[in-house]
Amino acid sequence: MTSDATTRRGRNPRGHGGRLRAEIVDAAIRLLDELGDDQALSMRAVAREIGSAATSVYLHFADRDALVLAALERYHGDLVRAIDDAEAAVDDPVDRLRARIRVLGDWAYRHPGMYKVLHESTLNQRVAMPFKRELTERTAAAIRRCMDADLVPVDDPVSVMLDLRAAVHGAVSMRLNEPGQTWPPLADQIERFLVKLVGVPSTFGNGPHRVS
Amino acid sequence: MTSDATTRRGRNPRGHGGRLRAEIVDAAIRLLDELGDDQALSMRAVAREIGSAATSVYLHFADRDALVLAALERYHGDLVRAIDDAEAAVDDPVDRLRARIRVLGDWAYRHPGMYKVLHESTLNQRVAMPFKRELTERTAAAIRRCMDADLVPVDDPVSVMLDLRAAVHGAVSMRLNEPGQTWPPLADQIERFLVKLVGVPSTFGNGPHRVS
DNA sequence: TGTACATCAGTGAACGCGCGTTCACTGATGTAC
DNA sequence: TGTACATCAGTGAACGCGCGTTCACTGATGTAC
Repeated sequence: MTSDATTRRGRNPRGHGGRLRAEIVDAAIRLLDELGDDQALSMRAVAREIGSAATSVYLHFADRDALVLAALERYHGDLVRAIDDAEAAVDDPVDRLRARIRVLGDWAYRHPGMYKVLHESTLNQRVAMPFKRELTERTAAAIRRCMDADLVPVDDPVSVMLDLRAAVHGAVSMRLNEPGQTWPPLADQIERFLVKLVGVPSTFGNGPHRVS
Repeated sequence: MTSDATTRRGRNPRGHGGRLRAEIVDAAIRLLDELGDDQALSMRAVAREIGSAATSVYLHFADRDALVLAALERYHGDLVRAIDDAEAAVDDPVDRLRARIRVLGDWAYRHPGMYKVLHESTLNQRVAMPFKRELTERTAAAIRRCMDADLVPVDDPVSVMLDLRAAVHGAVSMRLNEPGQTWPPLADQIERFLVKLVGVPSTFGNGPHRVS
């Protein structure tokens, strides 16, 4: 449905069985992104998507949860890399923090289903996803650098990160879950959060407080 | 499993067929609260829960979506009433706003599955839930009253409401979805949001800005 | 007062479906001797 | 160089299950005459 499942697959050469694994994960990500719900993904649908036998999926993943987890881990890794790249493209610590948050919002909009599965699926309650911490830790570090450079009021970076993360996640989540509503631009809302929750200097010139 | 489904149900007296309907909605709410996912609810499980034939559910609801929608509407109505009651118990406009937000957080914690279904289920993308607006409108009104009383900087109440709602929803959503993580107290986070996003005077005496 | 009929509240059996998962298998390619 | 065997990559049929939904039905109670 989503891809060219018509092409018959040949067997991969010896020593390259992993290629099928990568294809399975790709297909799972595509399907999950459409479904927005890990429970709605079926092993058979994944196999259909890549034109293989359903049993082949079990060559690489013990069960459905294992497949979904692998898909989430890859998606998260890609996201972290995209955010790091965006951050690396600018110099000022505040700009770097802003770039991080913006790319996070952009990605969520581009992959709404995967964002939902990553953060809102009931799989979160069944299995731990330690890889997720990478993102929050780096965001806390970005906030800390702003504080170290006296560009932002000094506070506990983790606490500020949690507030910012909650606000941004909420703004994104509401938009993804109720796309029928009319929402103000996400970028503006993010900017307000940066100003009000982190204390970033307002670009509109009326920031609530400036560092001592 | 959750309730006394052992008791055999007799037929309701003539003119009271609606009693079964209410029981069905109750059961759906209980199950949805455990599942946290509308797609995981089955008509047969609901019937089992109340000890009736699966077909009886169709006497009152055309299909599963209709049942879930009815459950959400009742849950939302109860929530709105609880919030309004809490608000009515205090006088100061800021206290009233704070009471609203706190009760919202408490409810979400007490009914995590239903909160998730209401705000994060893919049903949101299939059908509109106009009843949801009641809550946001009343919160915007509560914010407006704070502004009118000069207790909070004057701004667009709807915009401030959307920021506050996003932040609080995000804080709640993260906690519900990753209950394994350790989170700082929600009440503290809500208080920070009220101070920083709405401009409520800080109870810790270092609010970022006071009204002119 | 009796009785035929309508209505209400609900049931049981059955339909066809897609699913997760297991099992025994195929057939190409490499390796030991 | 030939050949028996191991390994790798993958398949097809089948299992049993729970599901949404439909259908024809039951049996108590009210109502028209």
